[in-house]
Amino acid sequence: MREFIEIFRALSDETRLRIIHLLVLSNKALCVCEIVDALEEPQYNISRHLKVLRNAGLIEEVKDGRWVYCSLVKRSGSFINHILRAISSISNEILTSDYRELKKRLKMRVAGKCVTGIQKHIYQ
Amino acid sequence: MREFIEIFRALSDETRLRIIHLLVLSNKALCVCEIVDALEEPQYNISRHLKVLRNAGLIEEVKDGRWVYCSLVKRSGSFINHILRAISSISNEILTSDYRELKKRLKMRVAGKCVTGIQKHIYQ
DNA sequence: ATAATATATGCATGACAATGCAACCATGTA
DNA sequence: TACATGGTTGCATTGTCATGCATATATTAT
Repeated sequence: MREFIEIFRALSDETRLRIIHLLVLSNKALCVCEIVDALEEPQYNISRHLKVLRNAGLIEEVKDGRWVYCSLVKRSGSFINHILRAISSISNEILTSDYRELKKRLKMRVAGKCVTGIQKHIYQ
Repeated sequence: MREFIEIFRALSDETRLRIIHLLVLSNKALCVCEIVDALEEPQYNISRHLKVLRNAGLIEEVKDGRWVYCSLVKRSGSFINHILRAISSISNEILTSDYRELKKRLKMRVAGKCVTGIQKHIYQ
């Protein structure tokens, strides 16, 4: 049962819910610095929250040079699928704004890849 | 967003997840003492966890004399519905056993109503 | 090799939450 | 009225978690 509790616990935090929501809506792997710029939270904070989400089995990370890309786990069971559907049904101002910021940031990609670090240097 | 976070937080506790699971599977209003007997947890603990679930907007309670019946909220939005579907998809030994105990306990009802308090007096 | 950059982490701190115990409130009954 | 019973709550304790700061690791560029 621990496995399910860990998932609920991971999602019971605003920053982590915002991260997962970005991953659900964008439906692609996101670079850590892109998440930092979208959420405008300190880099070390995002990094730690990503670790919690990974330990809960919600996301997986792939390293590409200096960059780390995060995405929702593939082949998740029906439990996680229902949870993700629940999250995508949320209508909320902050979440909408996050996604808007992300889309701006994604325009900086070159050949589908992130080529720069954090742009909002306050959060570096 | 607080509303959704509160729901995830409420469910990130084993006892509360067990309670909600009982309500989902039994699909009926349960008396506090029936939940205590099914879960074999101290009564004051169940009482407090029910309060958390109520504050999160997951359950509602109806008083009937000395007895208090808890049930899932009616007319919940699509977020909660997805969450409940996720919970009902969980396959777990403890949850299965809880439900088995509950069914035993429900046989003590008279005319569909709980007519006795806690039977497992260790948890009173 | 050295510097720059993307990301991760150790430590200290403050906030909060789960639990046990005891006492309490509320309702029904003798 | 007194008592029994179903349920709630205040208090103290203990543990966990999110955060900030500083620093560390890892990879690329000069």
